[in-house]
Amino acid sequence: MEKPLDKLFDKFLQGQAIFRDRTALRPTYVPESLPYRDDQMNRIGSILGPALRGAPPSNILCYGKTGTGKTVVARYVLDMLVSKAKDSGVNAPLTAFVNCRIVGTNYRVLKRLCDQIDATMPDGSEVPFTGLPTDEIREVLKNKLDSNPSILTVVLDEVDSLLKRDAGQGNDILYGLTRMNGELENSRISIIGISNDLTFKEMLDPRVLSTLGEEEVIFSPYNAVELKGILEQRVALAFNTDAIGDEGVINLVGALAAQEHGDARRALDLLRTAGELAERKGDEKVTQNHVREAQKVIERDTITETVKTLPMQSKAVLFAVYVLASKGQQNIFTGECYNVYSDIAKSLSIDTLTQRRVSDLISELDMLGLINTSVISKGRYGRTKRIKLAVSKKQIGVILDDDVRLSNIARDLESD
DNA sequence: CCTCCACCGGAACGTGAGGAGT
DNA sequence: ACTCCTCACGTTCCGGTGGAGG
Repeated sequence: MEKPLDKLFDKFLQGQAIFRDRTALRPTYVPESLPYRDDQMNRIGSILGPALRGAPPSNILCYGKTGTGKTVVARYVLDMLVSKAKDSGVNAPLTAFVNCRIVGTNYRVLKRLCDQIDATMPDGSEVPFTGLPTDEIREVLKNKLDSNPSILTVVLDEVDSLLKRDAGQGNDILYGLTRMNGELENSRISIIGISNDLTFKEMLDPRVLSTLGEEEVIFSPYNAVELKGILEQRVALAFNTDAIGDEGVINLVGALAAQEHGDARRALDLLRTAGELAERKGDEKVTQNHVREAQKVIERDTITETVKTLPMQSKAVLFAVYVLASKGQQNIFTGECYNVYSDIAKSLSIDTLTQRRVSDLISELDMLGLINTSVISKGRYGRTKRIKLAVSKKQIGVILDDDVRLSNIARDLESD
């Protein structure tokens, strides 16, 4: 008699595994070569080149949508720069890499920089998370840099998110960093700013722009052919021979990602998920069906994830929109939404926020892509936001139902 | 053409958590 | 124990506004 998992495990034993090395599909993976990005690499390389001779390179701004290879190119070039310096016995430039979307604030950006170049407090301890005046950290960083003549190249990934937070705050950080050069005796800082917002420049303080935007490098989206090329390169690394059903699989992944503005990260993610689906099902090859299914899985997962991690107040607001939408309302306006929200907040016994705040929460939900809003005028009847659910009612319902408190309210509302 | 609604969205400020130094 | 930081999250106040209806 056959035991349940026999077949599945047999496949692993027989070496029919689908993946050879799935890390090659991860977004942080830096491959040996970066196809279709020669121009950008050469540009950045020639700008940073002087660092090898101890001369400060110009600052660079890189633009391009998500998944166009900005980050990986920056990493690649810096890696090459450092290893070249080591090979030729030159004083290697310092490098630091900060993702501004995750790090976020002036203080924390400085802390990250300090950590990455081993700058420490005067007593030798690590710079603390918080608590110190920001100026003090600047000093720590400056002292470290000045203690040893060096060139620090800082990559600020997703710089635009700094500016979107608090007006002024982000500019302060960038201004502070660019200005630091004037205060340093022996060392220089050069900045590579990476932005996926093309309008980023407009938000930038002119003083910052003039120094930060000395050089600009544009990353255009990959087209379907280029995506295919990239996928083929990675497939060879990540999958076992013959694990991919037919050429149609790669073409499909390329085509789907090309629709998503040529996002290579998304393409790789899709491919990896498709592979995992095939693996889990015990199939020998990845087929186009796996790819299509993977697309759905990814979409569902990201929505589920964002909704689940929402703060309670935002959930309540989203829930209010969901309730109104379930009643068959096509157009939901801020006022009604706020009324429903107030009831929900009361039932949940959480604080009822002001309409001003709720209005902001609605905008946040919009940015997360869970709802669509547009400001419209109803003439005599005022100006307001028109709100629509951007995802299916069913899906939101299922996820919100997971929250016991909300599902109880849903039942109450139904019995009305 | 003008009015005036119902909100938008900027600005300034308050609170309290989390942490450091003294 | 007390002062001094940053920062997330809210509140209060208020000037601004597109367009239906008079």
